[in-house]
Amino acid sequence: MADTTGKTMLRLGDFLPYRFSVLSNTISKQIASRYQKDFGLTLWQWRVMAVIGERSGLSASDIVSLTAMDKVAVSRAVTGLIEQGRLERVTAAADARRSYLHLTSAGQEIYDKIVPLAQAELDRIAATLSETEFEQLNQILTKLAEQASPDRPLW
Amino acid sequence: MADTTGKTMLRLGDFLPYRFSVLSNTISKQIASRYQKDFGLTLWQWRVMAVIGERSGLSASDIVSLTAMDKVAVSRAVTGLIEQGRLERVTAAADARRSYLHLTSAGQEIYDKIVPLAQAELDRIAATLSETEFEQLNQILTKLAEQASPDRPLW
DNA sequence: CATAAATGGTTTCATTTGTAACTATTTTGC
DNA sequence: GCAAAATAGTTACAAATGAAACCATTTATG
Repeated sequence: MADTTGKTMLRLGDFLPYRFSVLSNTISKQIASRYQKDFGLTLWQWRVMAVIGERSGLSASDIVSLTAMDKVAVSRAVTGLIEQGRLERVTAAADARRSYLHLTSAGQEIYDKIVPLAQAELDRIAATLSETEFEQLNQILTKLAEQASPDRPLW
Repeated sequence: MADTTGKTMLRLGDFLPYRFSVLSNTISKQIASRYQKDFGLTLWQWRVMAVIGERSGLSASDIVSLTAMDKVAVSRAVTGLIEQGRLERVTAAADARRSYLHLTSAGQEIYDKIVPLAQAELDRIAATLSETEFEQLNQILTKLAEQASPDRPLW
């Protein structure tokens, strides 16, 4: 408590939410520009692919509830991926509103290329930190995410 | 190492950069919507105010080099703040391109209101974590920010 | 000291994003 | 079994953002 003046003061550069945001955006932009450059994918398209690659046959609204994307973003990403021939859509027999999404073989190929890259990103982060720091970070993110979820409007 | 199949796989929901990004955006949006609602400020406008409130008389390009904002964002934020009567601009005597920015008294008033709010946000985050976790998080962010800076294109 | 390069900042335009309204279909409640 | 509400997903439009071009002024160079 160095401030004995009582003057209202704030060092933006030391302010955790600010630093958090800057760092996160820096990382996201770097990842995004790589996926764009190497595969012609936006970050949202990649996230959709990542979800479907992990579990084929989910619907767009499943993706919405599984990720932090909103339905418009998912819809647009899906449309783009289908145009690119990386995703296909099968209308559900039981419910004509819904459709099941699958990677095409072209999509699967790209997915198989990106997963190791993503893993390498993670390794690079892990390499910057000690092993315990890496674990701590994961734990801390979990704790914070519980508090900050958009459901709980208080924050 | 549970995956003995060798199959390429990735759990997006466990993937640290993804979690990081989601959390950061959640927090930023909540803060931004509050500043918008209570003060009519965008997040960038607030950041400009925060910098000038901390050190009056800096120029727009000083802000650019001090923060992660680009010059267009700063220019727009400054314009908005001046329109709102919260910031004033004094052309530098020595260099007509440059101008020095100061909070008006209206601006100072708002600044004095927001600083405690920002402090309270920080406290809420701190309260979610143990004291050591909070310190760990700050340390980890520092380490990561060194690696991830936009200058170092590798990441 | 005249011209080229650099700097501070703004404007323009294309792209992205968010919100709300909308269509189509299915489910619910009576 | 039918109207009202809910759900899946898309479309339309406004606002935010980013990149590049652009002024104005100052600094560097020959």
